[in-house]
Amino acid sequence: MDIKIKDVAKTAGVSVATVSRVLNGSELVTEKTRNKVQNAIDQMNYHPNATAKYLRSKKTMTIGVIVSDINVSYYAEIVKGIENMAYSRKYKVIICDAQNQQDKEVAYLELLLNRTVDAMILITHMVSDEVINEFVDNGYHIGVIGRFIDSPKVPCIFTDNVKFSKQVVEHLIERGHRNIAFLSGYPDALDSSERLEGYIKALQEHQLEYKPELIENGDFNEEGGYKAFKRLLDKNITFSAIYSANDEMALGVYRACAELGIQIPNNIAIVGVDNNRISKYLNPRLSTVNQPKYTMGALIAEKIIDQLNEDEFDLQRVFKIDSELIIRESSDFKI
Amino acid sequence: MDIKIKDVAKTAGVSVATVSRVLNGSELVTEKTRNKVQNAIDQMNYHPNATAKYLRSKKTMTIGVIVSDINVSYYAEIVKGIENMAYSRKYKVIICDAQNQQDKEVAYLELLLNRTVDAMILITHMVSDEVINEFVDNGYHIGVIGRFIDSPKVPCIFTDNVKFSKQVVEHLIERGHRNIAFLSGYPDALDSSERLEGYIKALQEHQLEYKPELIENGDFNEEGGYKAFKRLLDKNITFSAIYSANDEMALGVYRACAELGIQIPNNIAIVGVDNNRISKYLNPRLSTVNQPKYTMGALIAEKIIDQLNEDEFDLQRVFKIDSELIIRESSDFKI
DNA sequence: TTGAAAGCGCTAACAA
DNA sequence: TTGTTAGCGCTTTCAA
Repeated sequence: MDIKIKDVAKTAGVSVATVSRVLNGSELVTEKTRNKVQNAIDQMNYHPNATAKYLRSKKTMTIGVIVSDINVSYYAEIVKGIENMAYSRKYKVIICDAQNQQDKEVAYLELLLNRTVDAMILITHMVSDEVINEFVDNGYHIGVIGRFIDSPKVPCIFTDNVKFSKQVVEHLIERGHRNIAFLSGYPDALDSSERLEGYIKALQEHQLEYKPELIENGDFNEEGGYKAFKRLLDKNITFSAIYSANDEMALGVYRACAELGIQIPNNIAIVGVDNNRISKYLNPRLSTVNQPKYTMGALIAEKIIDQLNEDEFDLQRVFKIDSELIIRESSDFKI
Repeated sequence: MDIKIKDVAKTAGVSVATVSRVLNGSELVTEKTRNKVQNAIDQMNYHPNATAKYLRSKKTMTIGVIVSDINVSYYAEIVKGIENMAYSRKYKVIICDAQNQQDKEVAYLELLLNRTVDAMILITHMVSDEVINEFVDNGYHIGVIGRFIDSPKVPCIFTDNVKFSKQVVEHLIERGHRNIAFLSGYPDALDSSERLEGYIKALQEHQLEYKPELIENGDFNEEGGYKAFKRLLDKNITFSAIYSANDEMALGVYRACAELGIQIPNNIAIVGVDNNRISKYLNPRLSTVNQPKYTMGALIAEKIIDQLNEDEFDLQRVFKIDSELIIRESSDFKI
């Protein structure tokens, strides 16, 4: 296993430069030489040392991805998209699970500075726009999902939260609901504030009063949704529908309803966001908003790899992805 | 950003060796020199090039993890455990999503050969024991989860599938069930065959007939569970309980039952495996077997990192982890 | 078309 | 305690 390019060169009776050319598919090698070299490589079971290659070529063929929690389906699906595109382009993916801790997010950005990765993709919200811009201004490559960065060099992919949130709420209004609660996620996430914005807009356009007491934060997870729903009930206010900012929190509401004997959708309608794999297996099946997570991941990976290779003929860097409201039984009931 | 150790040395008025010593926390540097160097580092905003370090030190501080599908909670949770332990030991994790394709699994093993990773953790079943042994014999570091490799150098972590499967089936027998169906996963996965083995053993010990027609394969996912259950029904055979080899397939059964008006647990009892985050949010809450996935991930990462650093005073390499049957409403009903 | 040789940025053996 | 220097294994000019 300690055989190196020099050994191959010796066995093949050529120079290391020629072996290197064969390894990298250079045109300037005769068929005959190539065969000679290839035979030596095969016979000696030679594997080029990637680290040495990286040092010399100043590329690591590696992309880092910072997520809040890889065990959340939304992130996992995006990572799958990134990983697949990267694989097809010979890139590796380092996964950085920041666990919602800002210091871990910042620490992972260090991988950019010390050249462990060629680029970093952020699907998190803790690192500020300023920090991202500073990195980019210093020549580092960063791509983001779920936010917009006002810099000409940062590929951005995000969905129109306001638009689909309005659709969700309008769908509920159309089904006869007048008091619609909203379960929000991490307070500092753009996804939370924009979804709230869409919710409020829809109410306004339909001359419905916006009642802040109908808003609760559920931290984007099942337990948070469960508790947020209970807090809503404790307030003793009227509401007949819930717009949950993701499917996980909606599942928490399902549980609470099951325990309390509340019927979905007859007693309460509910709509989630993300179209998680499980959403259509719930009973009743959960209405939700489909986000093309895998595609978003693949797209951002493609853009950032293109950028690394300066295939800059394709100038588009900002992608607003359309989401689709999927109406299932959990909200398809006219009151 | 192109500042290197030489530049720092010049600014600090010392040699590169001294800077290197400061960077790596060597003892043999006076307080005064250290400060001088540290000031230069801070002032110049110097970040050591990791690639160069890796080449020279023959370590990449990176571990690869091959999973079947990162969007399956079981794998994601294990990866989280690995990632966290790795992070605390300054290691990075490269994620390899093999998508159940053998060629991709094999391709990822290449990362060991070309020294992109220091070690590889396998949570998949496609790579044969022989291949693993060959790698290990050649000095590469491999750890596995969910299987046992008969080699003194491979850390292995697995649960006692037979034991807990017997417990599951005995629990169902105790609740009065005599005809218990079994939903299996990937046919070539050890988890599938061993869980079947435990199922059969329990039947035998209780003098119940083993009926092969009660076995169906559901590929470890929701859709597979849904279809497998329907195939069981189509056979027009009697059964009052289902042991599903994981929670995802159980969710598929839940769906089918909802559509057909079959009551859980009154008409049919069901037990899953994995204790996925969602299992206790389902209605009824799903009985399942808890596997300490996060801990298993952290443990394998610890063992493999210890091995890389030859802290071989701790010789234990094989860990059979105990699983715990969690009885919830989906099976807690005496017929 | 091929080869010689410089050098990527760092660590560590050895010398002082 | 600090400095000098030889590589780590590869790619890539430049020359032949």
